[in-house]
Amino acid sequence: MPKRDNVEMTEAEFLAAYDLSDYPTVAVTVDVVVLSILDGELVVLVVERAEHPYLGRLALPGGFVAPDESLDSAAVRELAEETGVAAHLDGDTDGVFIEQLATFGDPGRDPRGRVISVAYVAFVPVPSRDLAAGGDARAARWIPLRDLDERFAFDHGAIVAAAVERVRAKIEWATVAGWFVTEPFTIAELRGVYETVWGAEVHPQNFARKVNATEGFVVATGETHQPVGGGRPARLYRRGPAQVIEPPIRRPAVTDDVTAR
Amino acid sequence: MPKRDNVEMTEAEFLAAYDLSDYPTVAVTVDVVVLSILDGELVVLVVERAEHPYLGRLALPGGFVAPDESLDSAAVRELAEETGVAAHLDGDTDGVFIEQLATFGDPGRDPRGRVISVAYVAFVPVPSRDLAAGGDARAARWIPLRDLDERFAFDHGAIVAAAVERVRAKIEWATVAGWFVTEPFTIAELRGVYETVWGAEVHPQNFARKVNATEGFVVATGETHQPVGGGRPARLYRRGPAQVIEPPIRRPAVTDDVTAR
DNA sequence: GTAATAGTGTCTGTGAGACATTATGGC
DNA sequence: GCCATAATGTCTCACAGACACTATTAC
Repeated sequence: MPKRDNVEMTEAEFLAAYDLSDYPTVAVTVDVVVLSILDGELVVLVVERAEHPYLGRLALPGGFVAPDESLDSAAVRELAEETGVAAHLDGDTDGVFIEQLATFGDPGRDPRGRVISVAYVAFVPVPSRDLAAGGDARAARWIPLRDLDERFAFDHGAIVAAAVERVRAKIEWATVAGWFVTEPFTIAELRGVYETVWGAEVHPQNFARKVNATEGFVVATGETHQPVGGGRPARLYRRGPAQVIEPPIRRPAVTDDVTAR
Repeated sequence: MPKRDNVEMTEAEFLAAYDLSDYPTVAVTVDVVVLSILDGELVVLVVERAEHPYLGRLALPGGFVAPDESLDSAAVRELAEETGVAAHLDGDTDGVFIEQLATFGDPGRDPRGRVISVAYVAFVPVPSRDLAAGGDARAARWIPLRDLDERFAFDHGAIVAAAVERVRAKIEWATVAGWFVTEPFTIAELRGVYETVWGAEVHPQNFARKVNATEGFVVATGETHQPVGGGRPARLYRRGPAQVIEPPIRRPAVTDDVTAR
């Protein structure tokens, strides 16, 4: 414990004499909710636990924070280990999107003892099925959010629910929906992200007008893409530099459950 | 470390043999950004550090998380110790408002070693000056957000900045502005919260119309309050049950610095 | 009476919802 | 030709911004 008379020392002397391990310490993990869209459904990347506790149950990719790395770095590292995708923080134009979600630390959330989890949420483009193969040895796979049920280990079900609410709210005012699609993309594909995340239909013409009116949301490539089965060619776009949608795209009132399509 | 062959045990056997302390652990603190409004300015509750490190610098009230308490409980406890105010979580009709903000865990943010901080933000009513006297022995006081400068210990300046952005954004779509005023209050007082938090003028008539049109934002008491120096008596209100303002009250575009009035 | 503040009524402009129409391809 | 999809144009309605006007008090 710090001595009561530490005021009489210099700061250097204090630090030399200080032992932080006298304080209660806990294990800290970083868990990442990797969200994507596959076949018109919002999916989350999960691993099947190969060890106790919760052997055989689903869990979020994650792990303990190394002594010398920041929380953000740990999240990026875990994401890379599980998906093989290089991430950059908070809206870099490369890689994928990842940001801190919330911290979960109820005593008893982990039967092994006091472990608090700093949760992150990541948005990655429609996965080619072999994306998970780029990860580590654990069997990572995508599962749809509608059949989560009670199959999660720890409190990971609550963490996923918080991530879903985050993405549903955030695409209203931020341009992050672009991280769910591969470049180049059509306006219809981008609209599909909103429809899947919200579980509601979005008016096609009004959506296109809004996206094009938002400076820097998307940038036209000049190329077009031919819809399968005929139809007028659709213009192709890339993600633009804008971070904020002003005014926002309001989400229609939904009566869905939080895990519904 | 967990044994590689732990699959062969039962879960109970595994847990009995398990020692979490084999994993790297860190110290975890909870720091609370207590915001209020005093004399038309947004103020934050700070304590002056009486110990190394950062002796004499300003810091947020906070402390280590006890082994058996949740993060939320720790934040409520710290708030009560510093302000004497009993808090309830996330929009209870009693006490004050407090919610988790974000977690700060860069290595090197604390010279004593690896310490991560789970930050909370609380909104409390206009403090009577003796509020801090209800706190513990440390000299807690309110300081205006416009002269924060470099006087904060650790990374607490960044934590405060995040809290300010949280409140500026949150009063747009949530009814939390009511937690900054004492009941009963007038619409003009509630409008003053928005003006102070945003650092921008809000149109009085349009604001009153919007608040009254939002079911459950405020509830009229039937009483009135006489403005000093004359004027029509203002109706008095209490906080209503609604949590969300739908559609939101949009914040006017501001060019201010994040710490400006 | 005047000044000050609160509350009511109304016009207007922006922007989203809805839908008709045109454009461009496969078949 | 028909069908499917994308893009364009336009009408309407909700709602916020602005402002005129009325109401109630202190002085």
